[in-house]
Amino acid sequence: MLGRQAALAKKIGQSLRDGVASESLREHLEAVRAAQPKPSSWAAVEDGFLRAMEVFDSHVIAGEAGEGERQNGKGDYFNDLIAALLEHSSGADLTKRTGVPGLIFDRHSLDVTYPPQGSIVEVLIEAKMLGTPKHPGSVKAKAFGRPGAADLLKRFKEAGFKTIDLKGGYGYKQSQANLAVQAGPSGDLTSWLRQAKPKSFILAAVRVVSESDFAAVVRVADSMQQAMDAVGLACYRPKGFDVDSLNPPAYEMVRVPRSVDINHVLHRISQDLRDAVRNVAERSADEDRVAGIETPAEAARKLTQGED
DNA sequence: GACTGTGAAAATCTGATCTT
DNA sequence: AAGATCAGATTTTCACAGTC
Repeated sequence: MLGRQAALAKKIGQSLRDGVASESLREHLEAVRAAQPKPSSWAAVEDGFLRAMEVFDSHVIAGEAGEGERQNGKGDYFNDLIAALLEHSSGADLTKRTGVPGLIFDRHSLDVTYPPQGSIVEVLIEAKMLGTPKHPGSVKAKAFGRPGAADLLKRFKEAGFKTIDLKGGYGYKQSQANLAVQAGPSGDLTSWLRQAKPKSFILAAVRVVSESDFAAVVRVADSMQQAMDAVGLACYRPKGFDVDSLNPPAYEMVRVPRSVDINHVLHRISQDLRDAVRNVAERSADEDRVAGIETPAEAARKLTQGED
């Protein structure tokens, strides 16, 4: 139902909704949604983000944030924050989608996507948060906590494979429907990726703990650009990488190269979203032709289900 | 049709083990 | 000794199927 879909988009995760430590994150989200004029750039919410994370992390350090809040609440918050900014700047209605078929795997779950329904996913955004201060539950962690770079590569690789599989899956459907071919990659993977739908982006907010940690984060993000349409970073750190800024946490942003700057990338995404809104309005013929076609992964799944 | 149990998947974090 | 890599833990959410 339509009402259900709309509710899905606005639904708030349990940890973020109820968690005691997540109160500052909730409040910031509400402020961003209520503000006039509507904030649509990272710069407009950057300070609120840093202050909210300081309060959240102070609860984490005090041992007052449960596993659920650390692992789900924080991620949901960043996800919702990004979605709010992009909805404000593009007017597109962004939702979560599940069961979207790729070429190899038959169902992917997509965080922030447009449009909410139909066979053609135009734009896909993966939002990730990384880095945690040391807290009572992590005895072995160093004083600065876990470096942001520690988990970046693994998670970017997962996101990268997902986008390639989705682009491959849509390319398959297009060629089967005899539409303008966006065939498989031949020769230059990056060139193919850039012209294949869905437009795919990674946005990550990373708590960095040292110059080398920061350098590693930028390097991985820069490499990842070859597999995505763009990668955006919001890096923040304890002020000056100073131990005195660890507890209570005092954070500041760290400037990243322009090519991976979240401000820059958000602007690009909102342009793509506006294009996509027009595409969806004008190209319903493509939608109809592709709608009945299954990728090999989808077909295989139906086959095995039937035999069960 | 609405409710409920179940299993898969995703989000992030943690600790151990290799490398340099 | 520090950094990089690998494997796994914990919690939450959602689709799906079965039941009233």
